[in-house]
Amino acid sequence: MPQFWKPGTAAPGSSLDRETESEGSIVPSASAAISHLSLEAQRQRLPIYKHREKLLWCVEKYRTVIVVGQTGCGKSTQIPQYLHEAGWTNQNHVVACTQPRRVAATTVATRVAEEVGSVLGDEVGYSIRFEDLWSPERTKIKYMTDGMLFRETMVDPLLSRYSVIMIDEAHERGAYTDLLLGLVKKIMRKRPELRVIISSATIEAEDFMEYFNSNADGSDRSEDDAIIVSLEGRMFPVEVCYLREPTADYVHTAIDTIFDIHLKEPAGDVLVFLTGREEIDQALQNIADRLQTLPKAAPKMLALPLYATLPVEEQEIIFEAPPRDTRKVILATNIAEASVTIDGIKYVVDSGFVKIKTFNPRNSMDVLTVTPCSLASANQRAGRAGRTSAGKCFRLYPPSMLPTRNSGSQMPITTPPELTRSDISLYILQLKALGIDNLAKFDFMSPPPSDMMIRALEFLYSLNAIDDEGRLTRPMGARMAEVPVDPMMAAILLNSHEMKCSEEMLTIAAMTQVQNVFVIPEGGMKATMAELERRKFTAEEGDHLTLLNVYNAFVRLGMRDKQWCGNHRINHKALSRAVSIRKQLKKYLERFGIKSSSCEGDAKKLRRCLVTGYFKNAARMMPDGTYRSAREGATLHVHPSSVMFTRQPSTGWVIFHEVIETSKSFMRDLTVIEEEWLVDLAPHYYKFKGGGIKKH
DNA sequence: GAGCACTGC
Repeated sequence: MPQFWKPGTAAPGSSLDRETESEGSIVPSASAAISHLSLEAQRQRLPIYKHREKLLWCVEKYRTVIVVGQTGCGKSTQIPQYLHEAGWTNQNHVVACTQPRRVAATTVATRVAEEVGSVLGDEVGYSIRFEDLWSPERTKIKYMTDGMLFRETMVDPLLSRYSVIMIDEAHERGAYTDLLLGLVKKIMRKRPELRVIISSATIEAEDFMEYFNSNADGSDRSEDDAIIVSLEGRMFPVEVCYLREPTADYVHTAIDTIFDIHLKEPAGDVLVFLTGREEIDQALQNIADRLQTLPKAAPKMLALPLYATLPVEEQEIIFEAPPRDTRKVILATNIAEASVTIDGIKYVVDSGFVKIKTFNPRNSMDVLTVTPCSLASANQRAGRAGRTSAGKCFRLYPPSMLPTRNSGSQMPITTPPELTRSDISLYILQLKALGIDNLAKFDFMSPPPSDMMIRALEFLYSLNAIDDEGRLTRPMGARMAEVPVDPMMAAILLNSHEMKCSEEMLTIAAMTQVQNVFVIPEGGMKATMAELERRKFTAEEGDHLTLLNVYNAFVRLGMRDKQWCGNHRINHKALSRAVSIRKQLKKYLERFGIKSSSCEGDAKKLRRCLVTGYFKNAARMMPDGTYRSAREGATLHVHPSSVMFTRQPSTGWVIFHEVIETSKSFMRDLTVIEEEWLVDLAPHYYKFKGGGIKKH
């Protein structure tokens, strides 16, 4: 059985790890006990209420207020209301509050509308992609995804409608959060009256403080612009234990720990953080085997998986109460760290690892690797044990793994921001559309590495989105920045008019934006059946045309018939989303004055049109069945989810949407093309040389 | 021959 270090008996390590124990003082959970009170009384009972005056004073005096407080302390719901009550919404001004996720924006808005006593969409509204529920005349508090507010700057560069902008969950450092931070800081120079509130977790607060108190060139601002306000947490204490010795197999140790908790600790549900679906399924299997060996009288356990690709119905099972006298054990990916909150968790088992995607600009490949999670993550995970009562967190590593300020450790203090580890071409294009041509001067909180910047610019140039001086081309580049899809697909859509296939391409573009078109169950007979269903839609030409077939069949037969979707293993939710996306994209094309056209079943037009955007992603099949990229000569493999996994391209050549490197480099979403098309449609990128094509 | 962490416009 794993040996854990009991903290408090001896100092386990650096001063940093003390933060893990200061999750908050003992303040009873607000929601459970006081639901019989009026909404107003409930608001005044919230721990944050006693900070109301202080908060308002700070917003009055400082231009940036960094608010630190536990998730659930009422920051997101209360602060915009305080500002509204204090008059920040006078003179037609609006208080904006951004969220990194759609569900958060809508649920918080719904709650606040209720507290304000307004119909949702009236005084309190929200704006997320495909859903606008607010009134230009009456809405005073507007919740929105950070991506939506970023987009708004394309129409209103100074965001002049807003008196206060609150950026919630800023510590997560999503791409659009970072872009907004940079823009908002820029806007503040032109609008001294604008107030910005950043909501952050403890560890990251200083970084925001530093950022807002300095100029882009590194010099300090003349006055103190930013202040940190700490709100009292209402979390219960979480006791953190560490492994005495590192483990070579954290899945195995996690299972040992689960059984230790199950047999020795008082009642309470367990949340286990692992890194992926495969690991979770394997662990579930092992747990089931081990439960068989327990004596009949042993307490009962119900182990459940939780990851994003799990069908929604199966995800919802975790919220149900388990049978009597049964301990619920949830094995989750990082989805349970911020996106999904489960109440009643008393024990957290933290593997200390996370699967993270990073972009390699040298070969344009995304790499998905298991790495140690950050201390910030570890703290967030531990906090999940203290939401409804005091809890315990078992970290499957020794305290010596924790980072210290001076020594380099495997574990970073914070997770690298998304902008520093992604393909940034889309974001660069959008910044250019905002008139930010000199990206070196843009005040990124964490500037993307220069090789990523260079690659993105080269790529945008090859798509004819920017000219050789780095300026946005018109109308092409400007339109590409506006369409809400990645630059390659944007180029394809805009070229589809000329290639006479815009109707079909709208569908293909929409379908490539949704994940999990097919519901493929885990292994065995069911998976084989699902595979057979998918073959009914398979197009010889590859995945893009297969997606087109699926969409057309769905619109004809499945849209109002969930049974049909079930029978064909098609994800109804995903397809419905594709219908929305297609509608939205069509509106853009109409606005650009692009007339609709159809290729009338001529698949060659479609495949050629795809080459106009995907030309960079071309590969040739080798005799051994693997592929070589035209660009770098890298060895690539067909992802098993592709229809090309079981067939060979008649021409020997394919283009693909993306490569992701896991155990191998896998191409996803493939279409068979002719080699000549590359030179024909992307002459600036390829030319004939000797027997075959070469990249310029 | 065999597989994707999580968001967002």
